[in-house]
Amino acid sequence: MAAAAAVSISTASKALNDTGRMGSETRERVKRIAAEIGYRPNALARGLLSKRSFTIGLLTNDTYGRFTLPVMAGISDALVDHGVSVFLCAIEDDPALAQIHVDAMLDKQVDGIIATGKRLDRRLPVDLSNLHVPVVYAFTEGTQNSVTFRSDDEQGARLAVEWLVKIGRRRIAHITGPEDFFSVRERAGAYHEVAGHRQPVLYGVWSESWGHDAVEQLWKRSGEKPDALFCGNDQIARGAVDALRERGVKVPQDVSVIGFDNWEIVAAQTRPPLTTVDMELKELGRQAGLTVLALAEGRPVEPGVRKLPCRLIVRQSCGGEAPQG
Amino acid sequence: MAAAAAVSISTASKALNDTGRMGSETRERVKRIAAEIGYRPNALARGLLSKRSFTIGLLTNDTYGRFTLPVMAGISDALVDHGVSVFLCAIEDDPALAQIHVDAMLDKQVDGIIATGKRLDRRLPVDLSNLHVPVVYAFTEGTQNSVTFRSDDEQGARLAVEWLVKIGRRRIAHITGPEDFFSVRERAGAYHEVAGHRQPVLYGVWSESWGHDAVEQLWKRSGEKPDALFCGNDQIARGAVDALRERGVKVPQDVSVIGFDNWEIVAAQTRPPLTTVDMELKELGRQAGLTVLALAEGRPVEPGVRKLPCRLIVRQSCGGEAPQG
DNA sequence: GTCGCGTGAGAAAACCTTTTCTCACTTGAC
DNA sequence: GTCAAGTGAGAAAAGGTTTTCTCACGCGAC
Repeated sequence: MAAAAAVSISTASKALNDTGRMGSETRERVKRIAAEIGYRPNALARGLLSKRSFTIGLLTNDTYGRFTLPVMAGISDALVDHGVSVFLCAIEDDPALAQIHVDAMLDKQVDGIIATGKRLDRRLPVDLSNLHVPVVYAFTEGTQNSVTFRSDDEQGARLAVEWLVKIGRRRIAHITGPEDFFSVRERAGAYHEVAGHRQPVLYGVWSESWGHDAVEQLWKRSGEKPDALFCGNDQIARGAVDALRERGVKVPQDVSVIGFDNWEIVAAQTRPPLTTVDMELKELGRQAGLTVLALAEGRPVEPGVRKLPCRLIVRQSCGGEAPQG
Repeated sequence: MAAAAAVSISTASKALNDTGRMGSETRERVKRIAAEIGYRPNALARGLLSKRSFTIGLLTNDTYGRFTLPVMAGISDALVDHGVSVFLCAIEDDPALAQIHVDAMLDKQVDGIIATGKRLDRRLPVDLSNLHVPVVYAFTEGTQNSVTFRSDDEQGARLAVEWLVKIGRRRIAHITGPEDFFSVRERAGAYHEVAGHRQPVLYGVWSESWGHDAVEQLWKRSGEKPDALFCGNDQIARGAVDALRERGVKVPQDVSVIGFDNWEIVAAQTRPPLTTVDMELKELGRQAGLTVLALAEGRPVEPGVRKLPCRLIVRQSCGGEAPQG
């Protein structure tokens, strides 16, 4: 302990924390010596007393990290300068494993828990509703009276379709994922509102091959072909672009293609690189982090669902200009 | 505290830990009551005394999680039933941020640190050599006398090229990443040994477009074309497959293509799905986790570099049979 | 009947901080 | 010169657990 090195005992604490009464000379001397010997207080001991461990748990159900990593980056970013560290626990859809991780986190006195998933309309396979620590949900369904952060898929879809309209496209088709996903229905709804209710929606799965197949289906139909495709994610968009190229249809000259997710490794590697909708997951993580911190500190937080706006990322798969913004 | 609920004070501790002397009746009663009230000991208090926090830190420099996530999964998998939780700290190549995270971890009395990167021949931008906690390196360059886990790229490359030879390919080209990567040179060396020293190696970057371009280069050359491509990663392989398809060259009938990494989202979505080399990163993580735990518990661990064997994942981009294994 | 030993269970210290309380000493005022 | 107020710094408690030590009691043996 620094006390021994310097002179006194608990005076050191007061010196280092700028609390208590003492001579400024003593205070400075203690601080200097502490710095010299590289003294760092034991966070365990501190946490034991203060009931704050400066630790939170991130529970995730997303194996590939498609959503977790950006969210995690945002959380970490927001909390690192508050001295908070993050336990990452991947639960792989296993309720028993989830419970083990939750118990371990609680044992370690986390100040709060952030639960993330890979879809908005599914709960994690573990009940977090009656914990004695605050829980914030991000990109997964929360419980009554909880705080939940999610992307505004409706606004994101609107952004995409409006962009297609703005650059002059009129026959816009929507190739998307399974209809039982809430976000799929939300995006499809917004799409219909902007593009018109008679425009076709093709529901399928979240894969490139589905994007490929869907284009086959569309182009086999009689009548006018679409001049734009709004795809439910970047993988579908990529499959669609590939199918179009194979058919000799030029992207973006003949058909504009727009994706969703801005998953860089897919969107940026597609030829041409995909214009797409970014869900701002890092910002979502940041806000979730700050919120769980606020709750941990007892500050009041309005419960409810917070929808964060999406952002359009313009690359080359649509043609058109970069947006004015 | 359970003590109050039951009867005694520190007797509870002995009962729950099966230590000390006491009547078996008392012991059972305390255990039963503890279970009833859902008592769980405070890990902070326990850690304060035992000098073991049952917590380790994972320091990563890999933004996209390509390597970190599987490694993390392995670590977590190995340590969860030892009651150890993992702090994930992404340092984004920023030395200052790295230092902050390391300090935070040390303050929180982590039992050890695992450092991971995205290439074998680079160090993390922070010095971990003189910490008072054990450090294990995984997929990044370690320090003198440290324990480092890495994949055996030479063996992996050999696996790939031998497979191509086995299925009858003779004119095997190697399209790979930048030559300054140690693993690139290692793989190229193994490739030359198996395929022959006059076979061409094309060094480039880790992108699909490079794979695409490289095929263009190869097919523009005069003389016989390759009948197989050994690619430095799955992205390059995917670009190569795309380029071949555009040229009307059939994969795998005319040309076998093999990748490296087994990055599912790339390898499995390619048409045809890629045969590739898996670096067994999860196993690597598991071993790193167990090793840091052993070091934390004072068990002796031989320092040095441990190369873990890669595994061939046979899909459809090469033709041939599934391996006998 | 007394001594000793074994057994069950509680008391106390330790882990490292922070915070509150107390005490001694100085200084200023009357 | 005495008293009050103020100032600097150490003592002590608290936080929850584990571990070691101590104590009281009962029983068997002489």
